[in-house]
Amino acid sequence: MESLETLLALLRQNDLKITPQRRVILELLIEDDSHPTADGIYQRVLAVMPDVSRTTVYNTLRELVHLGVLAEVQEVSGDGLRYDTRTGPHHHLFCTRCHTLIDIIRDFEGIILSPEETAGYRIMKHQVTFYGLCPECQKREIN
Amino acid sequence: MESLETLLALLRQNDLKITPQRRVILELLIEDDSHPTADGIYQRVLAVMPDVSRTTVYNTLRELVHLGVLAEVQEVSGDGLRYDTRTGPHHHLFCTRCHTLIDIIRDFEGIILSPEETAGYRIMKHQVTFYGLCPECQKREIN
DNA sequence: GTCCGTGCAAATCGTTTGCACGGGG
DNA sequence: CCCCGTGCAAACGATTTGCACGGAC
Repeated sequence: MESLETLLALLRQNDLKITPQRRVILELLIEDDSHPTADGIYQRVLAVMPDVSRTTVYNTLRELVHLGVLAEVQEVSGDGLRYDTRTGPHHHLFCTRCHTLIDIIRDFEGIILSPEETAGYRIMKHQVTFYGLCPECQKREIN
Repeated sequence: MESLETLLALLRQNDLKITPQRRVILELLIEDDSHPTADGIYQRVLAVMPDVSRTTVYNTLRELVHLGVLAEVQEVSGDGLRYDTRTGPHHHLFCTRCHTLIDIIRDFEGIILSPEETAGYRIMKHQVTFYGLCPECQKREIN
């Protein structure tokens, strides 16, 4: 994710006020590539700023998505909204047991649909998700 | 999806009772490749059998997943659980505007991670999701 | 001084759970 | 006749909404 200064500048450019809450949220996100959930981010903001409200965190996250510096993770459900600080095209590797999600930065060749296959859709992007077990969960697997 | 007879036999094999509710749910699913949500299926069962309870539909769907004749769609969130009558490996094409989801049955070559990229994960499967606009939503797009 | 952003509370949405009755085997 | 499956109602977790006060600009 970009630097704090870049992000703050972006807020100013878009007439968004720079509040202490937003500053904390941005600082936490900058170092976070764990694809946290909205509520997970809220919990971590809480630790630094015990009086924040959930609403503020949720609002800010939605605004950051609008600004294009955060992306919603679409491919895995079940834990609530997850956010991705990497907004460019990339792929994901997901542990089906502990729900850890890591980035795969490679570009795969040949993932292109023929005109018949697209069924008239205008394709904007594609994403590959690999499902598996992370090393820790493999150890825990005894069944 | 399999035929009704096959599915009923499968229920019997697993000591699951064949109730009128389950029969209706199966009949609806057999002809459905629209990746419906749990609640959408419930609504359609309601139309045929106005006294079904949501609980029954949700329970049955979960059991069908256990039996392996239904799969949960993982790649798109936001509408609640969606189910897929196609349980084998395949890919998806998703309209980001109206959330229609259609199947891509092709196998793509070369979607394999190097040992370094897998980060120790044991990969079980992968799935490609294409995001775009369906023909209808392209027409509606004026912005 | 103006609004935008915040925090609280309540509402909402989809899903799950507890429990007692009734029908399928 | 036993017990699984059902239906109801309540619980639940994550997210959204309405609203009034307070602080960023």
